[in-house]
Amino acid sequence: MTHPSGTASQLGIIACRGSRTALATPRQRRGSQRVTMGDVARIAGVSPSTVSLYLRRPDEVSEQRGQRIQAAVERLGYLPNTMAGGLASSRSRIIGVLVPTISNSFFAATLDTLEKRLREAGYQLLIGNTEFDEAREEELVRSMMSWSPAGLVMTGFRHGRRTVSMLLDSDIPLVEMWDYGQPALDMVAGFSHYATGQLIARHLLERGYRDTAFISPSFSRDVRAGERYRGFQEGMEQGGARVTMRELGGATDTAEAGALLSELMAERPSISAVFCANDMVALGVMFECQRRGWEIPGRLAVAGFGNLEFTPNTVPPLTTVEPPKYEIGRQVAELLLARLGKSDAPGARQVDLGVRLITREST
Amino acid sequence: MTHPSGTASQLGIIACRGSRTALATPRQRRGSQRVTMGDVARIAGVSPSTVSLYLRRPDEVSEQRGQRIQAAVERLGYLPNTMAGGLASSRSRIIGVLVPTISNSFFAATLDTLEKRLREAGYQLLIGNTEFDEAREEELVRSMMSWSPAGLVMTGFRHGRRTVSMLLDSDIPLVEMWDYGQPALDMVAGFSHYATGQLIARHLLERGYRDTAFISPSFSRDVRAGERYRGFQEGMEQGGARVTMRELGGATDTAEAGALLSELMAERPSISAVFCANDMVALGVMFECQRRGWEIPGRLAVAGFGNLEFTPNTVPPLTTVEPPKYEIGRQVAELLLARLGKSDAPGARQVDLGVRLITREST
DNA sequence: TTGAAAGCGCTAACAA
DNA sequence: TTGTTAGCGCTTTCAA
Repeated sequence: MTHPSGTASQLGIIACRGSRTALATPRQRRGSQRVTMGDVARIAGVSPSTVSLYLRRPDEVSEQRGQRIQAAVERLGYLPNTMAGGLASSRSRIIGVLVPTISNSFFAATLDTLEKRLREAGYQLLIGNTEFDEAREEELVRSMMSWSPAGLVMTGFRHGRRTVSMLLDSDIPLVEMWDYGQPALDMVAGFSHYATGQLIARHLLERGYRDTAFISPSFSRDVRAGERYRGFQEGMEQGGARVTMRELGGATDTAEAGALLSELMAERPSISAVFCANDMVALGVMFECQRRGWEIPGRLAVAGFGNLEFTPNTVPPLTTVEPPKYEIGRQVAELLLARLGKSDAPGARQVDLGVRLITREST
Repeated sequence: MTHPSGTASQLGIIACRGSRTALATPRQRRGSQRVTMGDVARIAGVSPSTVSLYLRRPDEVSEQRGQRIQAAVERLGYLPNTMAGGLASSRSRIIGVLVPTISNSFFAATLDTLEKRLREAGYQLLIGNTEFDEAREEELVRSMMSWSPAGLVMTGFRHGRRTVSMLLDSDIPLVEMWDYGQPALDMVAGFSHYATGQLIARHLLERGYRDTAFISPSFSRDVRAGERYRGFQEGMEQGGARVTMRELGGATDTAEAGALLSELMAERPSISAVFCANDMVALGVMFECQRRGWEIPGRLAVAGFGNLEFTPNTVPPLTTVEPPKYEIGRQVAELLLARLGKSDAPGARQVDLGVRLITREST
């Protein structure tokens, strides 16, 4: 579980309220039978199929009847039954989206713009957490497919064998996001984490750092951090430099990063730069430096990944890589809508959104 | 738009990749007609309704036929059509959830546990961003209701008039979350932001601070921050102390907070403590103090709200209030499931989850 | 442009 | 325990 309360090294805790009350229900059930299209038709004096047509393509219905239908809809507060419509037409306006965890700020940002763009186009998001678990992913794909979704969005390229075959068997448009450069099932919107690692390597080499470290959450939880490491490590090695790697154990990146840094520097004091797998880890490293009075970048240079909200304001401002977290959402929506709009759309489109290196004073 | 690129005061930017390739589609459409329950029945040599029964209540079907059905399901890769099922039974296993923005880390955390608990119980989440906009909220409620959801979850108590009447007209179980203490439509799981403000007021008064400030994102975007301010303000006033309030303009809390603090302290140097509407603002304030060489809490005490991942590790560790962000998700799920499970469940339940004051060295 | 009729794939009485 | 029979509320031919 990700609940942080256990980790807080609080000096004092005061509980405030915490009551449970069962009140009389303030909601009065204004008993309501569901209003159907037939009811609207009766009130408007037309046939149900005319109502259906009006609702879907208003301009194919005469203006006079259209107005009568509109009035009836409003008077009755008619809400179409989407499931009936979906069943009859055998398609739905649902897009299923799978992320490892919604609460990861990167994915949350992507979901934000994705939801926005797709809602504007009349689609709705069915969201599931895979929790980095292939079995859960398979189960989720299965239950999303049972909705006959208009499209599916998944994170990364790693899926179970059975999941892949379900995906291939259907012809539901699929976008794999947040990664790029490996064999994909259909469409892709993301960027190369390997190239990101290389980008930072090049930067640190240019600035003359030769003895470096990489601190990261566990690769088993964050596959993409592992890819960044690969890129970084190979890049540094090619430049004749050295990388010491350390994985964090727990869930809270910032807290543990400080401790790990101390350990690492005690073992190998010659390290002069650290690339952190994300900005939260970098923040923990910077706090540790502050506590020890180590100058950044004088004693130790620090670089991160994410360009989180606070990174331009750390002391000193943090060098980092900005991933296209919002653009990914937009691009996924674009790909999906293009495919859904016209069947003559080009086949699988794979979009590399790239990243930006933001050089600040910490390196 | 929330895209941060404009704000980054980067010294240098290097774009890395950014290509668009239209590859030949690697997915081969293994043309697939949808397998129906009738197909399964035929293969298993039973009637469709027996298959239906088996899928819903396996123990009411004889073991022999059960196995034949199971085998047929697996052989055909049968996936039930949820829309047909939902239409026939006139209920769905969908829960609609409305949050202001998914990318807010508090709501994202809640969504995380909410999704987890509800998925375990066989429900799926349809998620929508209201973007603090009543019209959008109404539109979303409308489209969620058209799915005949099993339940609805909304953030806070503020809804448009028409939204409220739609909600009251339906008898869909509803939970309003992340707030407590105001008139609710049905069930509630949250905590009092007013009480939270008072809690911090009491704490600062105890420590002897009398001239204080409150720095916050705009109340129009964050209604609940406004409630915390009310509680804080009234609490301090009753203790004979003073509060100067400042609202931030932009979207990035950390960045602007530093500038605002400088301004504020220039105007009124006697201020000795700041309560920040959230930990991100507090972080910005702490960075500013670090830059100016102001000691915390000697020159200025700082308190936050959120107990975000990094707050135990700031220098010095930050006093803050921990909201039950994960518990809210769990509790919302509990309320919904209790109501959905048995119709004899008690009426509207309103649960105050409370908060914890975590006293650290910054005050 | 409008309406009648036939399903979409399942669930839920009910009868066997 | 199993099968038969009607729908659920829409969309979609097809004819008028």
